[in-house]
Amino acid sequence: MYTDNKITSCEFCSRCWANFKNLSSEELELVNKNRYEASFKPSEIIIKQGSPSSNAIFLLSGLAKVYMEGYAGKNLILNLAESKTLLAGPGVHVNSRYCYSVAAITHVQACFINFDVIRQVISSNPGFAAGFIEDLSGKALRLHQKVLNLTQKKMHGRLAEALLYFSDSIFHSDEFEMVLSRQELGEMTNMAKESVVRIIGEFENENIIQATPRSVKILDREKLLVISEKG
Amino acid sequence: MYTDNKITSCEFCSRCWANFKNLSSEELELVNKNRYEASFKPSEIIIKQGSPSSNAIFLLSGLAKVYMEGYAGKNLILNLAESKTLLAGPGVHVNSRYCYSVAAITHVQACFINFDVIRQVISSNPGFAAGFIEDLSGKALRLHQKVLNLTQKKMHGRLAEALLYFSDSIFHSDEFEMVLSRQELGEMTNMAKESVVRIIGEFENENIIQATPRSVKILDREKLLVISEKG
DNA sequence: AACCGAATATGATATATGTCATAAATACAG
DNA sequence: CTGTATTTATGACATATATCATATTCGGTT
Repeated sequence: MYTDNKITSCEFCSRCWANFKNLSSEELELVNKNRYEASFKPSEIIIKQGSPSSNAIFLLSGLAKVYMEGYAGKNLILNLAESKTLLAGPGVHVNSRYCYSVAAITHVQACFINFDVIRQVISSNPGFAAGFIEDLSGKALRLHQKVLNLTQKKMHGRLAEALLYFSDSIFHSDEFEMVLSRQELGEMTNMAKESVVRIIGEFENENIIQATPRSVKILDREKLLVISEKG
Repeated sequence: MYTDNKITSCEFCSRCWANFKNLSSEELELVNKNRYEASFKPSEIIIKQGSPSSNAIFLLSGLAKVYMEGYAGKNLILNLAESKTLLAGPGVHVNSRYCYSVAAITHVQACFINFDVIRQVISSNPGFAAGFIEDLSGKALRLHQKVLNLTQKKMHGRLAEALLYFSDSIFHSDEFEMVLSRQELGEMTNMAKESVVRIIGEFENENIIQATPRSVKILDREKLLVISEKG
């Protein structure tokens, strides 16, 4: 059972988007007044691709997967999102539609703030606007990198890279819980689930990792890095 | 021989970035004072991936290719850029590096404006900041779409989509000059140049297009659309 | 404990696509 | 005009990767 510690006010929230530090007390109060919290159980959908993007959504706790629904029902997982993350997607500023879906992996708490309020603060606070641009840019930059990974590396390189992503960016440890199924790992690296299984097996045989369906331990980070870079 | 009509002032420039319409006369003057024009011959590099991104670069005339230099010297052409386009890339706001390269296809005129000036105007003019966010977002959105295209469609679909891109977004005609070589078309659709040649041949046999090495005419747009969508 | 559906694992096979070799066409410099 | 380099075109072959079939393990439920 989860006890979602409700946030009393944005002003004292330690789990909000880093860019909120650029706001004045009055601006924070404005945001706070237009704030709605919600929590999600594992596998519940937080954002649905294509739906109108009226709210900026901030993850307060938990882990979620960000994915695009592609052709013939095939998904592409772009990344995982954790607390302090703004979820919205570039569609917001173009056609007011979410361009990707987000689903909870663990229990997730999220904060919804209407985009009109966000836009208002953007236009009154240049520092916040700059922070917003940085956030957008950082995500775009990572996507540029991901395109290269997906198009130019072979399966082994893509999977190695995914494992390093979990280790470095999400769990900050060589040993971590594997929160995605083999199927989802495939959706993340653009390959069939059978190929994921096979290559994980190969990595185990070569003593690069130690894996169970729900856990991974990186034994030889050097080798994994080489595989990831050499494609 | 080209006669590059020099721009006398930003205020009366008809070939600049649309977002400049949000600037006041004083702001335009500031921009105008910190402006440098340059022109490029076909195949010359306008932006080099990885180099420090000190300037925002605006295309005034001509056509250029935007591409990432990937692993093992393999390029990925992201899109073509024409006049009124801001070239900079998200790296500018993250690590001050260009995350892609840009090379002239035709003769190109460009305007260089130091990013300090742009940032100054962003922070003093909310409308301009919003326009900037829109530009960034639009590019990110198209990249999201491109990832799906490249990862989930087969060769025929990707090539069909590229041909439609030229027709719809660049030349606005069913008949257009093919400004890229077969090799470059491959870099754009992530396939070998031989495959490009073969599939263009198939499209010709099926009377979908009529092609020479330097020109394309779309004969059956419907079929091309279906191929592009069905992957 | 026994069952059931789902996820994982493994092998056989099919297919898309790249690579290599070579010929034909084209652009181009002298 | 002529020879040379580059691009385009085509065929034979190699390989990465998906698909399909089937076994096995696992998590949860009665």
